[in-house]
Amino acid sequence: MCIIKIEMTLSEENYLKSIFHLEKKYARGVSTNALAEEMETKASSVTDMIKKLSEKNLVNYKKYQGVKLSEKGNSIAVQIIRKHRLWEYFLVEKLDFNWDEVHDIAEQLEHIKSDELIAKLDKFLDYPKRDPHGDPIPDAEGNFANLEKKILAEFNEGDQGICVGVKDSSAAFLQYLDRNKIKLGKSITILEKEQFDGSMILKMNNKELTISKVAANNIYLKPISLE
Amino acid sequence: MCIIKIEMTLSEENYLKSIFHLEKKYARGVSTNALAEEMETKASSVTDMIKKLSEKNLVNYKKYQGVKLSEKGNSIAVQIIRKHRLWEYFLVEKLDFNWDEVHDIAEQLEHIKSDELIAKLDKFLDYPKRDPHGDPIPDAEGNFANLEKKILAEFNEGDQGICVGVKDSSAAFLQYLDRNKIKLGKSITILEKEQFDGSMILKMNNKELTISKVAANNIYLKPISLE
DNA sequence: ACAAATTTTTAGATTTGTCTAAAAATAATA
DNA sequence: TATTATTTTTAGACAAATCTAAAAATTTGT
Ligand SMILES: [Mn+2]
Ligand SMILES: [Mn+2]
Ligand SMILES: [Mn+2]
Ligand SMILES: [Mn+2]
Repeated sequence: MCIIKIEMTLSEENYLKSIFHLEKKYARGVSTNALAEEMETKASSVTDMIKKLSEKNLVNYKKYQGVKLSEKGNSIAVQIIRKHRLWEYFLVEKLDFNWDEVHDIAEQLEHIKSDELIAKLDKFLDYPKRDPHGDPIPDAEGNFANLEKKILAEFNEGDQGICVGVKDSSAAFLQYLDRNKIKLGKSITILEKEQFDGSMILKMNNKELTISKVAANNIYLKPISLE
Repeated sequence: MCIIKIEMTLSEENYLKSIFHLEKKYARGVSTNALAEEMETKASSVTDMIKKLSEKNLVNYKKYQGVKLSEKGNSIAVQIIRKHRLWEYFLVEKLDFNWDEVHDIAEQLEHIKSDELIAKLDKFLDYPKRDPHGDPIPDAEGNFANLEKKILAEFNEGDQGICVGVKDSSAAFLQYLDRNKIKLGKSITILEKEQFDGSMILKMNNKELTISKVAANNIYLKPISLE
């Protein structure tokens, strides 16, 4: 219900977005150092920015206690994520980019300021629910449609699922998936799970494929109940 | 043939673009004040920036003599204009914006850095030659396809032409054109030209329409020879 | 050509976001 | 608990882009 638009710099927006993502991991408050690492900057710069965001009531901050997003800060962060993911979807679906090429461009596009633009883009794309990496695209009100998904590494022999997302969306990992023909939507059955190193033998595309635990830890499947 | 990419700030890019546009009017060099007015800033700020651009060999500058773009500066300016106009075309043709709503958004989008993005956008749009205001979109090599066009005010009674562009693309003027059903592509015949104030009576859409000299000075027609 | 008006440049200050180095607070360990 | 190690904050500096006020150069008008 906040009609008043707050002037946000590119830097402030990126901080809010990083805090949002880190809150998933550090529920009791995001530490200065964690944020510094995520933002690839120095802790002192983070402290400066946190003070500024706190001044604007976008985060709750007490010295030495880490930060959490305020309600307002959270809703701004969600809108930036919405823009990021809509642009990623556009780049892949309309401009024919590969899923490993879109992140850096979306990092720029997410800061374009125009509500009308994002509303019209959303309509043009026919209101997509997930970005090219399987991440949910929040709607205009900031609601995430969350799909049931589990990390592949946690599945057991005989389990089956559909690939619905990736945890690591680095170009290197996405290219690895491409080389192994692993795509969103593919049906995967776990044939074997090696106790020694956690590697897995999968059946996909009617072929067998072995992947490491590291890889399995970065792929999300939607479980299929086999009756 | 310049493979080396120069790091350009948003501000530098906007200066180059403004100099490019002003060079049309001030062929012997763009004055500090003209640039200050165009950029809506102070002359002293302009001097500072000109020195910086000159340092980078993007403009030729001698104190008190005004600036001209260097070859490199010109080609960067053209690429920014290309981006601006391609995005405007996208916004109107794909996202369904009206032609009076796109300029400010394109002002932001033109600074997104990715050659691949603009190449793919161009392809997606099927290599458009003109933006929604009739201005030419330079190709990847920076070549403008220039269409024959003349200011409506310079036409005479009996002359005929097709509306191909606007000189003023302010929202106010574009909305005036909308209200009077004047669109690109429309065929226009000059029925009368009032000597007293330069106003014109036009035939368009099989109806008569009177427009002021001010308006006629901001509309481009491609002349049709009547044999 | 000379004084007046205008344009342009310089000098110095400000804001934003960053940095390094040092101090202060907190956490870990013996 | 006392000492050490780590984290976080402060203090001070810097680069980019802007500003105001004043000085210098150029142009205009008589
Ligand atoms: Mn991304
Ligand atoms: Mn993504
Ligand atoms: Mn425009
Ligand atoms: Mn235009």
